Amino acid sequence: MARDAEATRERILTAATVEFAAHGFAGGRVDRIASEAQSNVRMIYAYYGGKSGLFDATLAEALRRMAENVPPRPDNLAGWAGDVFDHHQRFPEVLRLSMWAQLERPTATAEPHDIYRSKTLAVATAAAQPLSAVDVLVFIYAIAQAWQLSPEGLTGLEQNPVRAEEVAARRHSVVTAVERMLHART
Amino acid sequence: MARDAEATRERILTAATVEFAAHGFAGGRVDRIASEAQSNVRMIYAYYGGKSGLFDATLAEALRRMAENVPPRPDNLAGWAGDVFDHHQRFPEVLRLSMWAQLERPTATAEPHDIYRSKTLAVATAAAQPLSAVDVLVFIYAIAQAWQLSPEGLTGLEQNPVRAEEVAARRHSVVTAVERMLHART
DNA sequence: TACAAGTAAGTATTCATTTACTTATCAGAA
DNA sequence: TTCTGATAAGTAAATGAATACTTACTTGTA
Repeated sequence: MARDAEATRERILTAATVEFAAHGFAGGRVDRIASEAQSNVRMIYAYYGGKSGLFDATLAEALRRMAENVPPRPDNLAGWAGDVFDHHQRFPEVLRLSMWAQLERPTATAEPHDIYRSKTLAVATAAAQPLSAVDVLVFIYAIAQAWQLSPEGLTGLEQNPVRAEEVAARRHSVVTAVERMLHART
Repeated sequence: MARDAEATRERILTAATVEFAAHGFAGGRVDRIASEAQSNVRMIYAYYGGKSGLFDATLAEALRRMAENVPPRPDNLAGWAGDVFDHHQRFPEVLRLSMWAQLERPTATAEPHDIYRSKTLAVATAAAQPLSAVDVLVFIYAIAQAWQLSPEGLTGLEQNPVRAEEVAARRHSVVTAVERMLHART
C-alpha cells in the first residue's frame, strides 16, 4: 500500500460522505468509515480530529461543491431552481447531509450555508416585488428541494426508484412554480 | 403514585415527543424518556414494544394532531398554507419529528403521511392549471415549511428566538408566495 | 387473592477515543 | 550510489463509558 496522506484523507472524506448521508452523525459509525476507506480509525483522528471534525468537513465539502457546480443565474432564477433540482437528483447525499446537520449540529450548518447565501442573495434582489430578496431565496430553495424532501406518503405510493420521465416532469413543475411565483401578474 | 395505565402511556408519549424531536431516533435515549415521564424503562417496553414502536407512535400521533388541527381549506389554499406555517411555529416538534423519521425510518413515515395526503389531495385538484394536484400539494407544503426548514445561514445571521414581527412577516410572505404560485396570470 | 402496574438492578453489546507499536519514505552523509 | 535514521503514515488492540433490552421482584387495586 502506497503511503499518500492526501489520498488517504480523500478516501476517508468520501467514505464519510456516504456513511453520514445514510446514518447521520449519531448513527454514523467511525469503524465503518475507516474500513470502507481502506484505512484505520486512528487516521480519522489524525486528519480530522475526531468524528465531529470529520462530519463538519464532510458537510462543508458537499456544500462547497454544490456552490461551485450550481452557480446562481441572476437572469434566470427559475432555471437556476431547475439546476438545484438536478444537482440534488444526482447527489442525494448533499440534501441528506444538510438535513442531518441541521437537526444534529445546527451550529455547524450556519457557517457553510452563509457562504452560499452571500453568493446568491445579491442575485435575488431584483426579483418579485412584494417578496423580499431573502423571501425569494428561501422559497426558491424550498421549491427546488420540495420533491426530494417530501415524504413518500405525500407524493403518492410510488415505485422506487422513480421513473426517469417522472423525474423530468417534477423538474418541469419546479421551474414552472418558481416562474409563476416570480412573474405573477395578479 | 396512583396506578393509571392510560395516564402513564400518555406521559411516556409526551416525553418521547420531546426527546425524539430533540435527538432523533438514534440519538434519543430510552432512559431519559422514562425518567422524564416519571416512569420506568420497563413500561416503554410494556406499552410500546420498544424504542422503535415508541418512535412510530410518537410520529403518528404528531401527524394525526396536525391533520386534525389544520384541516385543508379548499376555498383558500394560501390561507391554509398560513395555517400550516402557524402550526409549525407553535409546535416545532412536528416538523423535526417528520424530518428525523424521513431520514432514519423512511418506511415508518410513509403511512401516516398518506392519511394526511388523502385528506388534502382532493382539495388541490381544482388549482393552478399547468401544475397538477400533487404538484400543488407538494409545493404548498414546501413553502409553508420553508422558513422552519431553512438553515440559519440562509435566512441571515439572526437573533434567536426570531422576533414576533419577523415571524408575522414570514407568515405573510408564505401566503403571498402561494397566492402568486396559484393565481398567476403570466 | 389474583392480576395489572410498577420498580431496580443487571447483562451483553456497541462504540468513540487512546495507547503503544510497526513500517515506509526520503534527505543527506559516506 | 548506497546507507541510515528521523519522521510521517499506518496498524492493532485496549479502555471505558453508554445504552437497549431483560429478569426477577414488589405493590397497589378491584
